[in-house]
Amino acid sequence: MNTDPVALPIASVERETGLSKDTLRVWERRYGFPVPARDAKGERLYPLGQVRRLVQIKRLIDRGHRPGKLLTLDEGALAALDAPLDAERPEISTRHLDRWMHLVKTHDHEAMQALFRRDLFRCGMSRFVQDIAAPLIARVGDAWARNQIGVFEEHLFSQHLEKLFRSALSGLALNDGRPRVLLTTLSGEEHTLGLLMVEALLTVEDAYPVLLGPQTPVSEIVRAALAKEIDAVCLSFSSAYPVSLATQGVIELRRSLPADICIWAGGYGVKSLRKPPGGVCLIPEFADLFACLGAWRQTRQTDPLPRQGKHTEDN
Amino acid sequence: MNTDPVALPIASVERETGLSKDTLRVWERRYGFPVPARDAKGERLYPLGQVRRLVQIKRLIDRGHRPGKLLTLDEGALAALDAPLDAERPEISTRHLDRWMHLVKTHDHEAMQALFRRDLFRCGMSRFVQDIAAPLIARVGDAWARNQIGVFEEHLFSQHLEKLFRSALSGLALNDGRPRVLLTTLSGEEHTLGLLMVEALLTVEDAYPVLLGPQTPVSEIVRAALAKEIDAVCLSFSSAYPVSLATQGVIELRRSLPADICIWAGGYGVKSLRKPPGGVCLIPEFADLFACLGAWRQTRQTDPLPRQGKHTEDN
DNA sequence: TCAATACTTTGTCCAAGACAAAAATATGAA
DNA sequence: TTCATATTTTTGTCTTGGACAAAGTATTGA
Repeated sequence: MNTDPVALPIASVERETGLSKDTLRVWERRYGFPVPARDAKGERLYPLGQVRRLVQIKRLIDRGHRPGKLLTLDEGALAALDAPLDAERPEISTRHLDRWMHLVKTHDHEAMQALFRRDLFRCGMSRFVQDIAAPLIARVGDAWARNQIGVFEEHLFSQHLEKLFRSALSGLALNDGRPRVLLTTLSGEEHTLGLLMVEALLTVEDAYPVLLGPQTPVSEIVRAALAKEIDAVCLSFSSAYPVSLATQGVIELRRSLPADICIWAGGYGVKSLRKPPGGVCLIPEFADLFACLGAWRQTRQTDPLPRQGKHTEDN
Repeated sequence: MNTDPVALPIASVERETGLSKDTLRVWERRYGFPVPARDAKGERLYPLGQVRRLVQIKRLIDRGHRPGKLLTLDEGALAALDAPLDAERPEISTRHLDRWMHLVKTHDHEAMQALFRRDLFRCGMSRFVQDIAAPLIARVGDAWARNQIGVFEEHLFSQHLEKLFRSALSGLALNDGRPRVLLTTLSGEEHTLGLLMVEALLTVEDAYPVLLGPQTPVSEIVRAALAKEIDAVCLSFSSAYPVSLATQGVIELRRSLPADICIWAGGYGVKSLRKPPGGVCLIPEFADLFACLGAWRQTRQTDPLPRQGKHTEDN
């Protein structure tokens, strides 16, 4: 009686791919792909194959390709574009990540937990996040998108990673460092793992993170920032979050927030953004977080004049 | 200084209120509210006042009111609906809880964290959950529904409670106890705190909780239960979760799950259920969890034959 | 090489109609 | 009464094709 869905309605495809319903419909009209089947009601039903291809296309768009090109390509040409990235991606210990993926697929949570601890103590929080946790999350997300693992395996993995970070954090005393950074996501973005990783990094870097949890409306972020005397607001966007919503939300936040409070926007969701909205720092990789942190400390801890200013600002 | 936006485009309103663009447009067409202004392009611009009212309406809908009624009401009648939730709540040991609520309202998270720890060590996990955490969550939820506190205060409170439970749990070794209980919620139910509290209680009671996180589809719950050799599946329902969805989901789960795996359904969301669907235990209060646990152990811990008497070796 | 211009691509918005799932209400039986 | 079933209303999501501006690309001129 198990109902394996062979095709998804448009709302599900929107969620799975991060492409808006409008975009899906206009692509069909303009480029002739995707061409979903229709149910009795005349509504679109996207076969899983097309959904997978859409995910692949979305990934390529985020990497800088243009939709008009991609959508006219056939299966093979698409795969050809997908491959060369693998070569350039720094293959940090693929072997080790493979071992991890095996544990995820076999949902062996005891072994997972043990390996988490071992890896964390072996390479330290900062390297653990950048070299293991972040790429692993990406791979698990990928595997899920390709239907190689189920919801259950993904959930179990997330929960154990979350457990690890939280227990690591509970062992760290929080001293009154600077900057004070508010961590949250905009409404609609549910993923908390990114925030937890940032919290961990900030803690070991002697900053003062304030974790607000996911899905805070802009107006409430502003209230929180003022009440807790925040220096910077850090937002996290997963790859599924619509880019347009992200940029619009960030711009709105920038408008509503005092100019002396920085905005840092991170996560896979901002990788596709070429140029940041004015007054916002992009953090596509965790390494960039350290850059932001350093920049903030330099401008605030020394005098307020910007060092590398091109213009002679004081006349 | 910075131009305070006096009106928001439809995408922003979707993000802030959680109402889809389609819904916003169809409400305007059907009920005559909201009536946004238009920009030069003819696109909707929602004044902040209307956005606030939409947020209020959404909250009332989540509480069970119907859109058709709410949208024809004026300002005053709407506010009147926001108040009268008072009478029905039992007021337990209010003095201490009042102190708590004060911390929540002043969002003093350092003091919150400290008081959490103190209370937990003073009265032990089991009493802490039943006498402090659970009623406090109810009161905070209430206060939020009545607009006495904002999203920001509610988020901060939840995060710190979660942090507390997770750090307490990370200190407890998990031994191979029985029953093995799978903890999760059905799709649509996002709240994790209930699961964490159950995890804490089960751990101190020498059971073996497997936390799967929120929003698992029924079919995946079944997969997980079989793979992890689960004895009981425990679901949590917050008060916001529609009762009909809850019963339907539970019934479906009961159908798909082997008969020897128990189903325990807990949380505020099941309090209104008079009679449980066949083969399902209801846990409206945390105290009932202990009853379920005891019952399971009595039937299973002796040998597989349904023998009522205790073993002689104990006496 | 760089900046300003003109052209192309692309995502979002709009309108009004349609329909089924959910909720409320009515009806009948134990 | 209380429960189960049928009927009506409510309500959110999906449909179509057209329009438009912002972002991206190509072209031009210094």
